[in-house]
Amino acid sequence: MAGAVIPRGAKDRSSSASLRRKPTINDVAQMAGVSFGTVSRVLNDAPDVSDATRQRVLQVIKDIGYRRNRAATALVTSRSTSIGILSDGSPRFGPVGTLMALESVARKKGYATTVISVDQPYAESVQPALDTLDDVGVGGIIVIAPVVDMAAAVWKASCRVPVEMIAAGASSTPDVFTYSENQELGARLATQHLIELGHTDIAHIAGSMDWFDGRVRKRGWEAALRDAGLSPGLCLEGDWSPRWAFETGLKLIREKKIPQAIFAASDHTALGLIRAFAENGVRVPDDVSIVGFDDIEGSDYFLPPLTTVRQDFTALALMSMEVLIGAMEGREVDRAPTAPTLVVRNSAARANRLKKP
Amino acid sequence: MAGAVIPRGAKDRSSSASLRRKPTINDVAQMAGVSFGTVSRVLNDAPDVSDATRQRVLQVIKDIGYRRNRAATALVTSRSTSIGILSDGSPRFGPVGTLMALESVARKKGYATTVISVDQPYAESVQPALDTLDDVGVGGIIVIAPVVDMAAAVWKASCRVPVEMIAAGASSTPDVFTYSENQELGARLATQHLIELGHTDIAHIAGSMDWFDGRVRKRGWEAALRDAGLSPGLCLEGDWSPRWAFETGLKLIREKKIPQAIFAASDHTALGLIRAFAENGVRVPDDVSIVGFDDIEGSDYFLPPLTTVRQDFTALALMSMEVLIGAMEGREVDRAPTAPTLVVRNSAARANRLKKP
DNA sequence: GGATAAACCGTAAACGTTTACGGCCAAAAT
DNA sequence: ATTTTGGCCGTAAACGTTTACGGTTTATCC
Repeated sequence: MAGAVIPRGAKDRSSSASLRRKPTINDVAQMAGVSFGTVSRVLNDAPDVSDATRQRVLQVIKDIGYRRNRAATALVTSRSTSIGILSDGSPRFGPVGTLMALESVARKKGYATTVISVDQPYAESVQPALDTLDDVGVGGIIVIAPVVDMAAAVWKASCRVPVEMIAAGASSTPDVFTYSENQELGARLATQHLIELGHTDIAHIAGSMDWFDGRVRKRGWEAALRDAGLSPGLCLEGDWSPRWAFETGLKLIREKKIPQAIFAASDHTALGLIRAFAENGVRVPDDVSIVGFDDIEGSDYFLPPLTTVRQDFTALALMSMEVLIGAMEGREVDRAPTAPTLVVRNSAARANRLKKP
Repeated sequence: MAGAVIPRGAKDRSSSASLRRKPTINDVAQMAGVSFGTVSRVLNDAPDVSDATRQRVLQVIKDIGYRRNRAATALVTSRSTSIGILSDGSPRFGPVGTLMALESVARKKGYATTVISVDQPYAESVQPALDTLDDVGVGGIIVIAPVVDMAAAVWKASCRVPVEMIAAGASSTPDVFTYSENQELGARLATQHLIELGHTDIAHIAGSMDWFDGRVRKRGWEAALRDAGLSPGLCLEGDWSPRWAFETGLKLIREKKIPQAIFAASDHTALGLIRAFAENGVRVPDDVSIVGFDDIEGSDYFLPPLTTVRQDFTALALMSMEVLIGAMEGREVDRAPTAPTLVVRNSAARANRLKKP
């Protein structure tokens, strides 16, 4: 069954067909009996207009439903009231989460967001994307750069408007300010939790080292172990997918290298691991403790419910928006990175002293 | 540790400080030794310009990195090369999936997308959002309206530019064309699969009836049952969350009303159900068969891997973009709804005749 | 060889704003 | 009574394009 074809135009604002054209500043001026200059002044609430006329103009504006034409404004001021977001196309948890949060806080601050995502190879795709964003009139750009190749392309690119990058653990350059959640801390939290549970043989089933997130989570795991005087355990680097984690779990079982505890780089990784273990009779958390990272929806209903680390995307978005808007207005803003929190559930248990002699 | 404050301006295009201003059509004209009119013609590849000068102009454009000022173009043509997306703020699987897909195909078609999301109460938030999108200069708007209140607000609203809605199973009005994936078919597929497996007692643990998706999936389940001559089984309506599904599962167990098979309205719903069952010794799929809907990432690594229904967001986005762009250009486009597919894994098994006497 | 057409190109006006400047008028100061 | 001040407001120019129109050339035809 095909969708019905209905002839349709744009929805009309005025029920009468008369006033199709959008009202302009001149229409307002005429109806209020002032010049367009005065209208412009009240729009930008500039001084030099008496309260009486101001009220009158405001009233007319409301009556006829006047709205400022942003293209015209942008043309003459070359200022903008929208901000651009450049993202990679990946539908992964972190990037999507920050994207949504970013849109939300931008809206609350009165900015529209136009988003563009780029594909590999980034070296070729990011400069044009930045340009498009510029063309479209954004006042500043936030790029969500989870993978390091993308960040490299951003560093190399040029752009007229301020650019800020969200990239875990990457450092700022004079050109592009970089901001992120303190994921290394998150990884430490996860690992420390395992340590406090009495584990000493703590492996890391890592994410991709092509991602900042992968690198920095691994670094946190290492640091926590080092700080506790423990020798680093097994570390296998993957691609975030449950599938890879599943196969890795199988391999661990086959080679009888199952560690006491595992810090998984993401909840999806943990999921694959858990299935591999469950299907082969190794129990979580009785035989092996696992903690994940992300707190994806449903991770509290895994079998067992997953102990994991939650990032605060809203806070992250808020902070980075503030520094970007600051940069757009020529201010300098100083912000501390936001901190993730550990959420304890049932996938990690106290070490069983009897298990490993 | 606070983020370092680095004084920074916009990244500069020209290494020399001389040419900060963006080049205009006049600059190009001058360097190419033609008038700006000619440059405009080659930009819009209009006729009436010789190949020789065309090449020359093109070369200059490339050399000095000229890019058209969209604000100016929009101002005079009142046409636009960006499209607006209105979404609800919910980070749920369906809306986010279509959002990402929409952005991707828009980009490939040469449109930038500016997205705005709205919160409840929709009656108050959608008209302003539509207006903002209009102000910002979009040529058309696609609204992702999973919940019916939002769709109602859209129907009530007015807008100068064409509006298209993605809402499962809702029908078009003269003003707003509505398009969607055929989710009812998806639900039928899921239910039929259970029927073919020999089940006759098939319940539906539904989503929210405030959502089109919830309604239409339920309708598909009913229809499949009816077509097979089976009496409708138990139907419990929830809110998509694993938590609610978990508690519902517990209740089923407590009241000893566990059905032979369950069509769960979403994978997250299935997840909650599975945990409730697993923790109480009822085995999936041995004791109860479950099929989900969505094919979220990781559902192939649930315990057991979930049989579910996958939507084709990319096809959906492609189709709906084509009808929107058609409407923007005054054409009428006819499109068939896209069809979801069943993906069979291990959570539904053949009915066990011996179990229920 | 002149007229006509075709091909190419320049010019002016317009799009809806903002901004700098200047003018008018009442009130205050001289 | 004249000048000064300051509050309020109008005007013109500019932002970077597109589009309609008109003007040159050059080629084509009789």
